[in-house]
Amino acid sequence: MAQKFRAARSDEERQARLQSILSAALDAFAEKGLGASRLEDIATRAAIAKGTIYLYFPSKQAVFEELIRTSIVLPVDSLRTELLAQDLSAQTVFGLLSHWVRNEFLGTDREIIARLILSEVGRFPEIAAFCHRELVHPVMEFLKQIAQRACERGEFGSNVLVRFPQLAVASVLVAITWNDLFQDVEPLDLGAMIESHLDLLQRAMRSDL
Amino acid sequence: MAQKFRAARSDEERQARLQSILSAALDAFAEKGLGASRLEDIATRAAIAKGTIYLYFPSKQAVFEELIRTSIVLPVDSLRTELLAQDLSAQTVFGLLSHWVRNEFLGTDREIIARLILSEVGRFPEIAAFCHRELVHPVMEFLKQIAQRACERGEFGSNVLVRFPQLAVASVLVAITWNDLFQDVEPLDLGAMIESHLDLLQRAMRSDL
Amino acid sequence: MAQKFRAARSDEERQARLQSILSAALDAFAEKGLGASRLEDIATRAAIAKGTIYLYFPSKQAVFEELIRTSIVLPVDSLRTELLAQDLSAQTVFGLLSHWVRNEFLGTDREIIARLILSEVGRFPEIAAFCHRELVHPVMEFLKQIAQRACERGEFGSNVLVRFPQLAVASVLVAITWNDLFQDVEPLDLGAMIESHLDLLQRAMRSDL
Amino acid sequence: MAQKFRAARSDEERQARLQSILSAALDAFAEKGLGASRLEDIATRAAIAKGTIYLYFPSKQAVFEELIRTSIVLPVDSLRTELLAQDLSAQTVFGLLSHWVRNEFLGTDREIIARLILSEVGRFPEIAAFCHRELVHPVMEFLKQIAQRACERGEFGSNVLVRFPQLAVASVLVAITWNDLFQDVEPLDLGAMIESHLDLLQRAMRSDL
DNA sequence: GATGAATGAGCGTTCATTCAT
DNA sequence: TATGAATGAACGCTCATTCAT
Repeated sequence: MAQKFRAARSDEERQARLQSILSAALDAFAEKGLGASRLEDIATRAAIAKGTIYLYFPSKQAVFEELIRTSIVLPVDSLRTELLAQDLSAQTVFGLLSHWVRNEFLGTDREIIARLILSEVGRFPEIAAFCHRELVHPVMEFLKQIAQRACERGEFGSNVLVRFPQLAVASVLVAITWNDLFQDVEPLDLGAMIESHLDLLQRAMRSDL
Repeated sequence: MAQKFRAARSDEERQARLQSILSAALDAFAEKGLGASRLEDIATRAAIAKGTIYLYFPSKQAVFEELIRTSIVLPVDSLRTELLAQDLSAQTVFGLLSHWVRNEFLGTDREIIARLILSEVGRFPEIAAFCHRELVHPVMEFLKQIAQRACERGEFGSNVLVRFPQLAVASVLVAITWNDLFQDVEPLDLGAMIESHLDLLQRAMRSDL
Repeated sequence: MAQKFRAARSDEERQARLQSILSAALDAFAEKGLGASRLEDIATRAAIAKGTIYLYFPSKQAVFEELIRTSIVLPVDSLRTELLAQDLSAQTVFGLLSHWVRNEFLGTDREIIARLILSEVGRFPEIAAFCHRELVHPVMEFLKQIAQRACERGEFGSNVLVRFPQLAVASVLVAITWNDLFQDVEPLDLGAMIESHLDLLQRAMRSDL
Repeated sequence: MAQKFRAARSDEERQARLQSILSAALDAFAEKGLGASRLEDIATRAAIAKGTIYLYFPSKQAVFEELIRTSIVLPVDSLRTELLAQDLSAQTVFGLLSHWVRNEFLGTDREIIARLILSEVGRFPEIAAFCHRELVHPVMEFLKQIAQRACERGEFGSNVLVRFPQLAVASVLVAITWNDLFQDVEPLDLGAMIESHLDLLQRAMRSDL
């Protein structure tokens, strides 16, 4: 009985603690970047001991990986599934994407994580592979499908976005990078920039009709 | 005469060694990044002693800055000046830019350095400021001018690129990042992607006419 | 109980290790001086790792400061407080001081630390300020009081020692310095020298009566 | 001929250059201490190249040693010889010494060198031996002779200063040290202190008569 | 499971000294 | 003789990871 109860409590607690570590890590990474964040910072923010982190994650890197999964992969999966299910026009999808990026991405933890991926993952090929498999590839496939459908329906007059769905999110990359490097010295309305880019792309796709 | 000769050779040698340090540093940075490259790596690659680097550069950061200057800022300045002088159509300019990026940037040291700027400069605010002042701002101003002229001539029907010249190079950012993170697992024809993007942008600009 | 016991042992151990670091540092400083002692020397002598020192002290300088505090400031404070409380004659106080210097100072760790203060503190202004505030100024004020009382009682016929209490310890400085620089080549009975000096001063003070 | 002329010029020049190195070294040491002065500073101040110093001195330490010789040993020798030759009373000698210390020592390069001896020589036993042999021992012998003569003449009633001539200069040590460590935080009239100390000593010596 | 004390490899920079010219 | 470029050992401090309790 005692055992059982303990196990039960343990399980709940384990999840709670895992979340608190991830949340603390996000705070720390957001403030200082991956390399400059000390495990002790994370532990302190999570109100646990440094060694305890190693009971939940095998390394600092693994914490980052899990953060990517919970903060980006899962929500993006949800959004993608939701949008796919509805058979919407490319225009509508782009509008919803633009809205999501501006409201649920820019200025949130997700943007921070995305920035960390862009800047730190180059030296961790396994994490790069993970991001590709779980995030980038699915998103690109999704965008391809949207573009493909739009071509078939006559909504798009070009298949460029089928070949290079990356272009649909190019301005998001620019926004993330600008925010990190130059926002202080030359602030830009990044939301407007992204929206303008998506408009341009759509106008170009229609101009071939 | 002896003096003169000595001075001359000294100067040549100094330049040669300076170049060999820059080249060694580029190799090291390309392999491990800016933060993770040890001065000793650079020295070893250049076949000199660690302290010798400090006869040529005041700090590791300064080495990187010089690398940026000689590999990117100067050539980009040249290109920009050359293009500005000729009063070309936006279409021609974009074509030349696309050509330059595909032939003089992708796959060269310049791409590596650009990648380093994108990924590591976030933690070195002075270098970020330097890049903005010497590289990004001038390039954006140049692109604005090109777009502005095109608007005035009736070549462009929208001033979006005047407001957000960043969009003109968004696909280059995508290419740099893709090359670093995902080219191994999913190779893309990045040159074609960039060219397609510039085509799309121009088609969109003309569609407003 | 277990908690309590653990805490108690932990505390003991912490104190023991702290002492062993201080002791190792004293050995190292005595042998090579403050600036020339490497943290690694101290760690090796204390049979711990270099990083461990930083669990007990924030810097090498802080180790030295703590050495000064525990070895000199505290015992000198005690002596001073004790002597002040008893309203003794200047003659008695000088006798007790002379005794303390010869038995509790010369030839002990305290002398070594005093020598370090004299020779190395010039390049560490914060430590100099600390020594003045915690050690030198209080001692000078104490000596002033003793001399002042002696004047008021008619024991001293001059107030020179009220103006320059430093003179009362001048011979101790000489002793410390001689011990460090010349004791090998020309040994002196430094205790006798100090005692003689104090006798001379007292005789001079009385000669004005 | 050319050889001879060169040799002649060389000799003069050699002396001049040697002096300019010593002078530059003094400036540097005065400003930063022995350890913190870079050979390059000294070379720059002397308007020569770093390596040239090694044509005149085998090491930085040797420069310091020579500085001691020319700045302190020689002038002190002169003073000593001069005073000895005149068969003066102890009172007169002490008066002249006090005058010399206050006017030719405190606040001059000599004080700086003396401070360097006190603080840095502890770790250079050969320099310590040199200082003892060439400076301290002769001065102590001189003071002994003065005190001995005074005893024999009935000027002094005690032979303490014969046994411990060091006491005669104890206040100078105090002054040098105070100047270096505490003059900023608690300025003292060090000249007056030294004069007071010599007065006290003489009064004490006479009180035994 | 949780702790946190201990570890020790890692690194940018300085500078006395050497030596080829 | 004079130069000054080159050397390379030296050092305080950090922090991811381990492990005894």
